[in-house]
Amino acid sequence: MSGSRYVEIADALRQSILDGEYQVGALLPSESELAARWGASRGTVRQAVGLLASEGLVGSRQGARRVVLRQERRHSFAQLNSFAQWAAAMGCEVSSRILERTTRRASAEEASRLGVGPGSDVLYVLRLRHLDGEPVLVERTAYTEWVAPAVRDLPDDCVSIMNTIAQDAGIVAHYGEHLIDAVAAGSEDARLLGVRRGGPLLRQRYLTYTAAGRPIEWTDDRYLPGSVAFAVSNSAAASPLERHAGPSVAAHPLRAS
Amino acid sequence: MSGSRYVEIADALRQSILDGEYQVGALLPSESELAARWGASRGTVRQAVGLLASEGLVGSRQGARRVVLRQERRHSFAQLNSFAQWAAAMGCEVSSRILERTTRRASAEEASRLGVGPGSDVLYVLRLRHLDGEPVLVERTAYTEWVAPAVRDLPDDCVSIMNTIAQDAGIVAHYGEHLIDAVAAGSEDARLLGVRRGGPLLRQRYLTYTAAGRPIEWTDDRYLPGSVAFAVSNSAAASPLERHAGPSVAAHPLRAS
DNA sequence: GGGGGCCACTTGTTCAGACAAGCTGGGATC
DNA sequence: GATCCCAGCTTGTCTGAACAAGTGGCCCCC
Repeated sequence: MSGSRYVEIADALRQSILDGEYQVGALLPSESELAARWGASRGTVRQAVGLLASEGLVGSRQGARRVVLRQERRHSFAQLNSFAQWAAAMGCEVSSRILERTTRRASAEEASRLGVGPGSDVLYVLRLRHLDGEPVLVERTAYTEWVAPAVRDLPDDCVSIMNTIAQDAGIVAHYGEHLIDAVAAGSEDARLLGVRRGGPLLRQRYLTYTAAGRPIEWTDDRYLPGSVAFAVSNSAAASPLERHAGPSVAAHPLRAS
Repeated sequence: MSGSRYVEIADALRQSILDGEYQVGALLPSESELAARWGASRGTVRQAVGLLASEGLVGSRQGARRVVLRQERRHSFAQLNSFAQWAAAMGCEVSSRILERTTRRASAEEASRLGVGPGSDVLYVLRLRHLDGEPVLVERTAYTEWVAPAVRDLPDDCVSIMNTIAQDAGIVAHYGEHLIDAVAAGSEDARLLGVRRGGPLLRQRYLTYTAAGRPIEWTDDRYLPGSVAFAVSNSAAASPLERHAGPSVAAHPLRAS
C-alpha cells in the first residue's frame, strides 16, 4: 500500500496524533525536522502535512509551527457516496431492502441532472436502509440507461450497490455533487421510517459521475433526524498545495433553486 | 491580484471555464503546455489546477488530461462561517436583528464545545436574519468570555458580526467545525420564521477557532427549508482503497451523538 | 474487421535548492 | 519595568529535473 511516501508519512503522523503523542494545541515538529527524520525532501513532507490539514487535523500559519486541532478521526468525503462504506467504518451493522425497482420515463429533474433527453428511460429504485436494525434512510435513485443492466439483477438485500457494480461491471463513481437540506416527511417516508407525516427529515440529493465525467445516478436520500448528521471541517487558509489529493472538496451553502 | 503566481493562474483558468471557453467534459491543456504558456514551472501549474480541483471545477486521473466537471462558480467552504459574506456573494440583500443579548452561565454542551469550565460565563446572542426581506434564519450563538467585549456593544442590526470583530478587535475565525442535520421547529423557531411548530428546519451547528486554535463561538443556526441548501462536491481520488481524505475539507456523515 | 501490442503523451511522486514573508523570543533601549 | 527591534526559525512559493504509472491511439498482425 502506500504506494506513496507522503501517504506513508501522513499515516504515521496521523497515528501519532490519534494516539495522543501530540495533544490538541501542541506544535508539530518543523518540516525540516520531519524531512530529516523520514529521510524525505521537504516537498514530500509538505504533501503529508497538507493531507492532514485537509482532514482538519492540523492547522498552519506562515511563520509559526503547525498546530494540532483535533485528535479524532474523520472519514473522507469520498465516503459520502456510500452509506454502506461509511456505516461499516463506524462499526455499525447495516442492512438494506429494495422495495421497488421499475423502468420508467425520466422526470424533468432527473433528465436534467443526468444529462439525458427528456424522453429517456431510467431505472428507478426505492430502498429502505437500516442501521443496527432500525430503519433510518429512505433512498430513491434514478440510474441512467447504460448503468441499469448492472443494477437490474442485484438481489433485494444488496448492501452496497455502488460497491457491487464497481466490482462486477467496473462502474466506479469518481466524483459526486451533493445537495443537503431539510424536508417534511411525505406519507411514504412517514410510513417507512415510522415518523409523523410533515415531520423533519434530513435530505441528501446527489449526482455521481465516472472518472470520465459521465453521470451514473441521481439519488434522493432521506434520513431519520437524530440518526445521522453531516460533519464538515473547514479552514480559511485552505490552499491545497501540491497535494493532488484527492478528494478535494468544495462546498458552501447554496440557495435552493 | 498580487497574491501568488499560482492563484493568478488558477483565477485565469477558472475564468476561462466560467466563460465557457472550456465546456463541461472538455479537456484542459496539459500541465506542460500551461507551464509554457504562463512561463511558470510545472509545480506552480499543479498548484493552480489543484486549487480548481479542490473547488470541484475539474477532475483528474493519472495518464489522462484533466476534464472540466462544472461551469458554475462555487464558493469556498471558508464562507461557511459567514452567512453575510455568502449572501453578498450570491447577490442577495441580507439584514439581521439581534433580539436578545445576555451574559449567562454556559450550558454543559457550550462549555464542552468551547473548552471552558462548566461555571464560566458566555455571551448568548439570539439573532433573526433575513434574505431579500424574508426571515430565513434563527441564530443562537454563545461567545467565549474573551470575545464577549467585542460583541457586547455592536448595534442590533450589525450585518456581519464575524467581519466586524475581525476588523475592530482583530479576532479572525480561521478554522471551523460544522454539524449539519434536520430538526423540528421549536415554538420560538416557529414564531420567528413563521412556520408550524414541529415542521422541518435545516440546522447547522458550528464552532469557530482562531488561527492559534482558540475557540471563539458555538452557534446553532436554523434555516427555513427551501431557502437554502448546502452543496458539496467531492472526488474520490487517488487512493483506490479507503481512508484518508480530502483536501481542503474533510467531512462525512457522522452518527449523531 | 477485430484483437493485441507498442509508444507517445500526461499526470503522479520525489528531490534539492532558493528566496519571500510571517512569527517568536531575547537583547538593547528608553 | 516596559517597549522596540532584530536575528533566527518556520512556513509559503517557485524552479528545474527526473522517474513511475496510467491512458489513448496508432499500427501491425491475424
